[in-house]
Amino acid sequence: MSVTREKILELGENLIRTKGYNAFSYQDISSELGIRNAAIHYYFPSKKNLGTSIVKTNIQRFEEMVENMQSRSFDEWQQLGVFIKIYIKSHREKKKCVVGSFSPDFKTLDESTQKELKRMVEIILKWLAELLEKGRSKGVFSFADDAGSKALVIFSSLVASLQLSGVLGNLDYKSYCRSILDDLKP
Amino acid sequence: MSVTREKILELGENLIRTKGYNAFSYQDISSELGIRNAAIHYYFPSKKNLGTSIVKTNIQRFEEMVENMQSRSFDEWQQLGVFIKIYIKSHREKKKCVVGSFSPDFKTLDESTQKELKRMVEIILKWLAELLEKGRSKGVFSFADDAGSKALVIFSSLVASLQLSGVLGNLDYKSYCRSILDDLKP
DNA sequence: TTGTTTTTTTACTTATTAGTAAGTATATTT
DNA sequence: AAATATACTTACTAATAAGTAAAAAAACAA
Repeated sequence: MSVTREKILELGENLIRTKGYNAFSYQDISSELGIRNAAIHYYFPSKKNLGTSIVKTNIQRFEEMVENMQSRSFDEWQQLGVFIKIYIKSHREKKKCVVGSFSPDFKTLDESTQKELKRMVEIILKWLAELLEKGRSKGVFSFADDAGSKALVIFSSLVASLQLSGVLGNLDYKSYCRSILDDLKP
Repeated sequence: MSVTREKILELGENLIRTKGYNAFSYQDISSELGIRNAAIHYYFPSKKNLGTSIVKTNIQRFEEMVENMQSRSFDEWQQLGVFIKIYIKSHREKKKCVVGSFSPDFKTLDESTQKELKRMVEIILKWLAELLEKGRSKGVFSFADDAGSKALVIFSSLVASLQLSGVLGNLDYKSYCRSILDDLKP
């Protein structure tokens, strides 16, 4: 794949995860990459194409991560740890996660981006719920609700905490994540 | 206060809570209210003034709600119930909460709006943490962490769940809230 | 080298945005 | 009734947005 195309995707993702979908423009990308505005339109005819591609890329990235963990037979705590590290990294880099960046603007997204974003959330929640359920049946996790609800609570917490962290400034994010994990200990 | 001014504030808040701060324009308001664009500038010289006013209004609303609950000596479960009803109502109306609408766009907000939004989050978290702590000392709540962390987890969950609900479409929000509350039962 | 495809720029259009200056109508006060 | 403040409208500016068509440049293949 083209290097320029990949740079656009990477920069676009970073812009969305810092400024938000409706606050970034092709100008932001072109000026940073030292190319002309129309060059971006060559790879992504419209902004919605770029948005959809960024979400698709992230779905793929997530699925590869899960595959990798399963092929290396990570246990439940390890898998949850790897997942939470995504958010710790995002926090360190002062970025929101992809879901937390696109979701608030959902109504303003075009149909295909909406569809992919929904798919992404469903894939993550399904994986997390199954992980929690398996962990509970093994006795390594403990929680009261059904796994689906618990997955939603944990995922919501992670998504919004990155947003709130941007507002509050100083937030002990690691201990916040630890408290989410502690809650699952038997 | 002027009726038009109040209508602008109300419509502005609704637009922000559905489309997001960077996706709504003065046009959206003026066309809906049947007035001219410049009339909005008369009350709110710039968009940032409107943004700041909307956050300030909501801080006041929250503080009045807390005062009211305390003067009527609501117990801890009742207070938490009233708070969560705000989110159930938002979900029913297919809106995000004010914090969840402004926070993702934090970096693109002007200084005064940022300041007020930070103040709002701090006020809510302080109130929630104190409520949780008081409830635990009375033995009506039960949780492991310190009250501040627990308040952040609960608040994050509520904020993000409204965003995710917009993405997923069908979400049993009431039972989701119930699972948050159940988690606090001794 | 010539032809062809890929990549990128130039130069533009159209639409929308926030914002302003100056004027007008409607109340309110003196 | 005259003066004045309030609540707007008209008519505009300047900036930025997404997007397009056509030409130029670069890379590649015959």
